[in-house]
Amino acid sequence: MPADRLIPPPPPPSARSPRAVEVVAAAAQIVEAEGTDALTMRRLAEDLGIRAPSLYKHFPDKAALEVALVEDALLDMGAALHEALARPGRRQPVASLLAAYRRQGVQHPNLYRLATAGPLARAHLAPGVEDWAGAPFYLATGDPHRAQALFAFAHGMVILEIDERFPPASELDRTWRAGAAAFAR
Amino acid sequence: MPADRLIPPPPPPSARSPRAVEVVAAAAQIVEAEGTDALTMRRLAEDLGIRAPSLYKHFPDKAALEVALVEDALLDMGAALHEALARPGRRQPVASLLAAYRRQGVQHPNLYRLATAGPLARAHLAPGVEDWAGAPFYLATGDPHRAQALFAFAHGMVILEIDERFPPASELDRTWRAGAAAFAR
DNA sequence: ATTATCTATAGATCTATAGATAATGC
DNA sequence: ATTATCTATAGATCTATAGATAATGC
Repeated sequence: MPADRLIPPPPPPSARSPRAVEVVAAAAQIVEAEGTDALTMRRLAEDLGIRAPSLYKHFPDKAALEVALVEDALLDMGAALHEALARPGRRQPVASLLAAYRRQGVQHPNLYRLATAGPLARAHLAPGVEDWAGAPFYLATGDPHRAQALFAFAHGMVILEIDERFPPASELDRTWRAGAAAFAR
Repeated sequence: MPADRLIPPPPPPSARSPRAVEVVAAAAQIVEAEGTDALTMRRLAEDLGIRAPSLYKHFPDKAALEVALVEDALLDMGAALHEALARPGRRQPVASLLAAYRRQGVQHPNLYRLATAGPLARAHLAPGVEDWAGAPFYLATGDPHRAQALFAFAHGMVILEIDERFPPASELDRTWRAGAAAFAR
């Protein structure tokens, strides 16, 4: 996510028909509640009270729908991170950022996974979203490479936590703090 | 991967019939060459010159076959990491460990992804494999929480690199160094 | 007029089981 | 005798297109 350039661009727009917005909302709900595999065109249509073929009037194909979900997830994450850094507090920037990242990711595990796992359909993503969402890492560290490294740590933690990859007895709060300490100073 | 306990257990055994070994080898080849989706029972059988139903004499189901692939990938990673720390060199342990982790992951991206993405079928995995493979992180840091944090960083970097999630212009060598510096001290 | 929806259906896979037959190991 | 393989097939989905019909917006 963190870009190499120093300019965090402004938040991007969004152009979807009202019905398309409803479709994406229903899709997000399915993914969040039951995981990516549960998202089929049939199931989505059913939840909306229509038949599957009707969906193709709003999105050219399933991939386009998924891109919309990824875009929204990135925007939500970006908003949470920017807000965390903007909020005045006695806490260190890196610690605030990590706390916000963890909270956002863990609160929406399935959407987080969808948005971050596997190759990103950059070509179809609204331009600037990625850079904007990643900018807080640069703001918190002041260096592009430390920013990317911190992002990798944050992502690694969240995805491993979500996937329950850490041994059951782990004390993840302490692990997050250990990482924050390493990157802080 | 890094366990909370301090005892890195010894490398575990492995019991597979000769034919099962061949099956797993062919499966690994498919995954490595074409990705997880390419691994179907039919395709695997075809590569082995047999029919799909015959595979069920060697593995009860596809999931069991995938567990075998995950197990092997974890063992390979563990071996690479232990070796990196054992090799005497002028380099810092954390740097050596990270270099080995990156190399192993990037060299086998599809198997790495299969082994680390999504929930782990711990119940069916040979006991001790996970702890053993993660032990080097503890050895390099001397602290369980720093070990987990370092592992999260390493995993985040590899998976993001493999999935081409970093902006194209990134200088990942420098990012790895920034992370190593943060955790080294 | 235009847009949203419907029915019907093509077309493509997959995993896994049942039961028969060939090959191999004592 | 036992193990590996085969054929045949059940059973379950999915995405997406074509063409007709109903609903909505000027």
